[in-house]
Amino acid sequence: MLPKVLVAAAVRPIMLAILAQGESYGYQIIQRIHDLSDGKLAWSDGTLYPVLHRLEGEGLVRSTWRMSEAKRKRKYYRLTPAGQAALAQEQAHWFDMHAILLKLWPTPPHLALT
Amino acid sequence: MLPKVLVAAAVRPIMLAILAQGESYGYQIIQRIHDLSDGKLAWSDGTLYPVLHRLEGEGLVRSTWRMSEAKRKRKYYRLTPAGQAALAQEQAHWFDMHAILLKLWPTPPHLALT
DNA sequence: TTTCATACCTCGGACGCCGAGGTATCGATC
DNA sequence: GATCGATACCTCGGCGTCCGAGGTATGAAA
Repeated sequence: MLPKVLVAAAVRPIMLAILAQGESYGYQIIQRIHDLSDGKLAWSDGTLYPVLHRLEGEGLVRSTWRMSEAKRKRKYYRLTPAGQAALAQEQAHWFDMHAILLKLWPTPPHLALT
Repeated sequence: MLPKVLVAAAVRPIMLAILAQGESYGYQIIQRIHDLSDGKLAWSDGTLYPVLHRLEGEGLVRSTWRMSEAKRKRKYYRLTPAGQAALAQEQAHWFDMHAILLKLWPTPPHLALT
């Protein structure tokens, strides 16, 4: 289990990055993250929905209700231009921090996967 | 200014990594971090000391009072074996998350500095 | 009709940074 | 000898955040 603070730091960039690949909805996002991380990240919906609402409040994503083929109500989220910009910034911040950590860590070769 | 959550996520690994390079004390650690990050990280002592105390409470660092040449009281911290292990774990966690993010980000070459 | 998977939501506890505030000493300047 | 800035430590409280627990609703299958 990854530490909470680390998860907290990654929540926004991950969500924005997923939505940057195309619109999606809550339940699907949770599964995408689970698969993508080989189970290392298993977010509950109680984690996800507040984040989505916050992002929407900031104007970084926009949502629309639609129906699935199975006649289920789904709220689809997609990135706004502001969200695109925010993603780029989150990325830059992450790489900044990563660079700082690499300076401090005499990286063992087996961990040096870019 | 880097986001608070990202800073929060990096606080422990950075502190442990700095102390892994040799013992140090609060004020010096703040300056080391400032220099190391080219000013991107400017922690106040109100941030630092509680973290140090927590690490000590967990047995990851040990402290001893000593005098500087200028006759000032300083509390020197150094890593315990448990702290070494904790650092390795923090490192592993960070790289786990980094790998997940890289999967999501079609990395622009200019950001791909390992 | 019960169960399971899908699909959304909210609340409250717990945790952790960090600004603001406090104490104390040294060296230099006025 | 008084004031100032740098050094050096500390604590408290507000704020933001995850996330477990709780709630509602529908479709399909057993």
